[in-house]
Amino acid sequence: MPPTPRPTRADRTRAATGTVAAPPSRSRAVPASSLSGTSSAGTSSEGAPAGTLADPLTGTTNNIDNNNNDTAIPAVGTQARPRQRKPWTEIEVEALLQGVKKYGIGGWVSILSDPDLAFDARRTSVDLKDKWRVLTTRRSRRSKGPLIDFASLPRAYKPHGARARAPRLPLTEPEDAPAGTGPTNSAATPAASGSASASSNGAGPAPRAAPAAGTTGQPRAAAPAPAAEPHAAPAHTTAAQHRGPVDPPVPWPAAPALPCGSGPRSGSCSRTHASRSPPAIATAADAHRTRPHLRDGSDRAWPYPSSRDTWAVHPYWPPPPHASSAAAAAARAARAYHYPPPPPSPYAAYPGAYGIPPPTSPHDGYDVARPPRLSAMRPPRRAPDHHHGYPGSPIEHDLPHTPPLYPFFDPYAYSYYAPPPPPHHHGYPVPPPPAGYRAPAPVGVRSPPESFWEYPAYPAGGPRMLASASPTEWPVPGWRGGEHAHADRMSVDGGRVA
DNA sequence: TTAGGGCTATAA
DNA sequence: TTATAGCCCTAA
Repeated sequence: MPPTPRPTRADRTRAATGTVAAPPSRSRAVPASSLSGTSSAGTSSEGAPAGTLADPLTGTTNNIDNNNNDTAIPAVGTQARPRQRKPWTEIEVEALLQGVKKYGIGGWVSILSDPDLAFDARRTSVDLKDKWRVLTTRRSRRSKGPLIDFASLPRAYKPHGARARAPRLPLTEPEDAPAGTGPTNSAATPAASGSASASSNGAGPAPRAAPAAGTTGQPRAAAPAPAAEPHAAPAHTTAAQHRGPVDPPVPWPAAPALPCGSGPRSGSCSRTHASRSPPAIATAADAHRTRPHLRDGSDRAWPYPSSRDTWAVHPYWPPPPHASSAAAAAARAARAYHYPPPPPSPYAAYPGAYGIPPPTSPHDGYDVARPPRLSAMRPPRRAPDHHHGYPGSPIEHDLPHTPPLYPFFDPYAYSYYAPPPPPHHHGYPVPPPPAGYRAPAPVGVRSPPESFWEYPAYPAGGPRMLASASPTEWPVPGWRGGEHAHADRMSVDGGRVA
């Protein structure tokens, strides 16, 4: 005896509605009669005449825009009725991406209520969530779009979220942000909320305004915003609506310590940080420095490189000293203690690895006497990158075009902004004594040196760096390749190594 | 209101 | 036949 089959959804619907069985084919092809103006979103109580269960409907393979194929069927019942499957259009997907950029992951109601974002009238916040899940977690062979880098996008800020299954990252400016900071201020006052009861204008009770006729395939016209007091918060709004846009969005994790391809796990660039609790990133400057990296360099990861990332790939690093201090620097260099050149950092090895010619001189070609201005280091702006109709980096379009103070080469060929270098002198941090050096026995009581200049001198002759030493094995952590990365090796006392 | 598991129509 | 996208359901 075969096991009792699990009741299908059609069975459940049948039991709930008491209607006759739907035809086997397209049994769920029932026009979603909720449309613009019936039930609240997400309740799946879109009523439809009982007789419409057998509505054959069309093929529904038209994924261009089906806004018009569902003629308004009056809702007469309250039976649970499955909606017609409505493929997501690229316009809707892009609107979803823009919404996530604006409100963060999880702000589905806010995204849906944003009049600037075009969604089908039948979309609910759950639909947005589901689609986002598809975009970020499921990879379809048929999918035309890339898999979105989930970790690179911000979380919605919900100070009183009903539930937080995933860690939420407090964004830069919560709901008390000024109204003018967002990309679009109109989002601060959603024209309609997710529930029909909250709709107070006479446009219609639908969560979203119905698409204008004849605009097939085009984003719906923005809902008419109130002319007066565009920034005034509505009297009856939800917390999500008060949330407003977030500017700028802040990525989740900090960049890893080592780039892909280097380190013990060379070759694998596993991204484990996506599952970790994100660090508290609060400022736009941090966003600059915590640019996520591409997973494997393919087109399946987001964000794609944007235009302003390319400015980081410039030959001028570290920043040139002030010309006025050149003389003083020369004087200091004359009496400076010459340390061996710092070992090249993993980052320094990447210019060649990514097809960028490695620097050929210690100064990378920049003229100390005439240092370029920082603005000259930036390449001109260009249009954002697009891929398969999707916008470029979903988080970088709105970032300010202000370069960070310390441009640093990106190990991932895109932007990774290192924090400001530690205090140093002539590019050298205060290093540990070279191997083999034995500090002189303390004489009497002496405080430890507080500055570089107070360190005791090496013995006569000093330890010398072996010419055969591999730079990668020089145990000087934390040194980054800079203008001295390719300098001639110098002994600790300034003499050249034979 | 959201997150996540589950179901199923549908395309490959 | 299989894998996926869209939708449903439910807990929190």
